[in-house]
Amino acid sequence: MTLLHSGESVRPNSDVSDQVTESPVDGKHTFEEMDFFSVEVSRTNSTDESKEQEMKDGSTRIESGVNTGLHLLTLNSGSDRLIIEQKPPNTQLTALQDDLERLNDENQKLRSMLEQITKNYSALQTQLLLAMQQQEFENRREQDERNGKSSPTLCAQQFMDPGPFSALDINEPSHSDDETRELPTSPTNNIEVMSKDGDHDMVQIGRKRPSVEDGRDQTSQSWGAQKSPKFEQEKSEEQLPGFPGRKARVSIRARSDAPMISDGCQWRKYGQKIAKGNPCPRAYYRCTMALGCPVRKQVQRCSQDKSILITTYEGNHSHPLPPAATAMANTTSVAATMLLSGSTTSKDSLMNSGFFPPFSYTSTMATLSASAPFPTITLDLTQTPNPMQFQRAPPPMMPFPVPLHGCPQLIGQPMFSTPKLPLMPAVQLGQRHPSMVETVTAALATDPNITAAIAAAISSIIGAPRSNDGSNNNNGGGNHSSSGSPQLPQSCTTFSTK
DNA sequence: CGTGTTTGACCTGCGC
DNA sequence: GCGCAGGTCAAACACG
Repeated sequence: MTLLHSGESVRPNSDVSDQVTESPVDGKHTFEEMDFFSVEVSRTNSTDESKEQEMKDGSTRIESGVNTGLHLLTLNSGSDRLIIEQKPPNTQLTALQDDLERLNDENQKLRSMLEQITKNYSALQTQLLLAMQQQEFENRREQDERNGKSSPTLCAQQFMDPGPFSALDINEPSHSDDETRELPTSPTNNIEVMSKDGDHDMVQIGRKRPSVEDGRDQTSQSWGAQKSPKFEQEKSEEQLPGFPGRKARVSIRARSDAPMISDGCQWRKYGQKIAKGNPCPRAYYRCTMALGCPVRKQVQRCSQDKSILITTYEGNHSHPLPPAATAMANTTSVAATMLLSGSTTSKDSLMNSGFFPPFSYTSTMATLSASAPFPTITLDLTQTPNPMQFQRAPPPMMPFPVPLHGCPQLIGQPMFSTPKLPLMPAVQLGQRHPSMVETVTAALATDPNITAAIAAAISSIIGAPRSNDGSNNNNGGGNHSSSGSPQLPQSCTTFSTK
């Protein structure tokens, strides 16, 4: 906060100003730093009441409107200054002290106002986020009903649901990224393709059946939409404004000795690959909770720390989810939403600027990778964030909290606080109030159970998964599950691949 | 026998 | 155009 600098011009000497910078935030007016003028202070105290009355009047004016700072100049310049100059030295000192006191008071008021505005802004942003998700869910339901499709196959709690942001375009990157310029298919084209397919439901691409031009055998209809990456990219609703033909991904890093984290879903392994730069094989899984569910995930151990399991989710579930999976879905959905709501340019620029160091699980809890083939948000649950970490995080480019649109990075922000707790406040407070908020969020983030429970609770509040409880039964038909919750029945287990 | 896993081959996108 | 790397397929295999 540099507001106090506004008062430096009237400070009688720089030594004093240095001490004044630590002005009380709690409203007390302690001026120990003015010992230099102890005599005058004691004398001024006698007139404090009258002065305070003036200040109160001034503060009333301030609170009645936004103090833009010009008011300060008005007060400090002009007639006041002339009066000061005509007074005797002692009186002049007193006047200066009064000015200083008044400025401090104004600074405190400005601070409180700024904090209040920040809080309001953050609350509004969070509400907007939730409202968009809910609206998207409603839209999907309406479209389902219109198309005569069985709505139970949809679930609002889905992984990475960029739909609302793509549709509403609230954050259409204003940049001229290379990726945008190289855009082979415009969003309009995507819509046309999808309309041609006879399925105008843009948000249900994952359930699409392969079209004729796909040229693929439709006996594998369950994965037909994924058989051709190109096909999928052209029609996926998860395409991002700044990432044509690309999906958002949410990558979760967690310490686990298990081969795969239990996220409540059921997965079937369909491939394994040794990725370059990592001796640990990367396993590819598909969701098997519903026929044709397009959700996939990759599981890979960190090359640097084998105990860290990196799970990357991609796609939207096309079926209801059990509560456990819903919690995870909510979490990843909001994380992806945060990712998608940002400008890729800012991401890149910030990354390149060094503001965000190269990916390092020890430095951040949530990082974004916009330069990757897929925009990916990495949520690191492997560390216990140190509150000091937030203080150390230098915000040279952002002296003020930056709106999410402008800087979507969840710096030091545990993912799980995003959908439930006031999101932006957590991010901002992480830099400005590095105490309780970080402590709480850190505690939450380090316990997936707590975060999942919070996610589930919030999801129930925002009213999405109506059919979750029943969905378990609807989807029933349990079988061997590679990772699913044991209590979960499973309905769609037959695959046409054989 | 049904289902899931393994694994080599294949496809696709991207950089040079 | 070529090579590389990521991603996917599908036959072979394992398991209950």
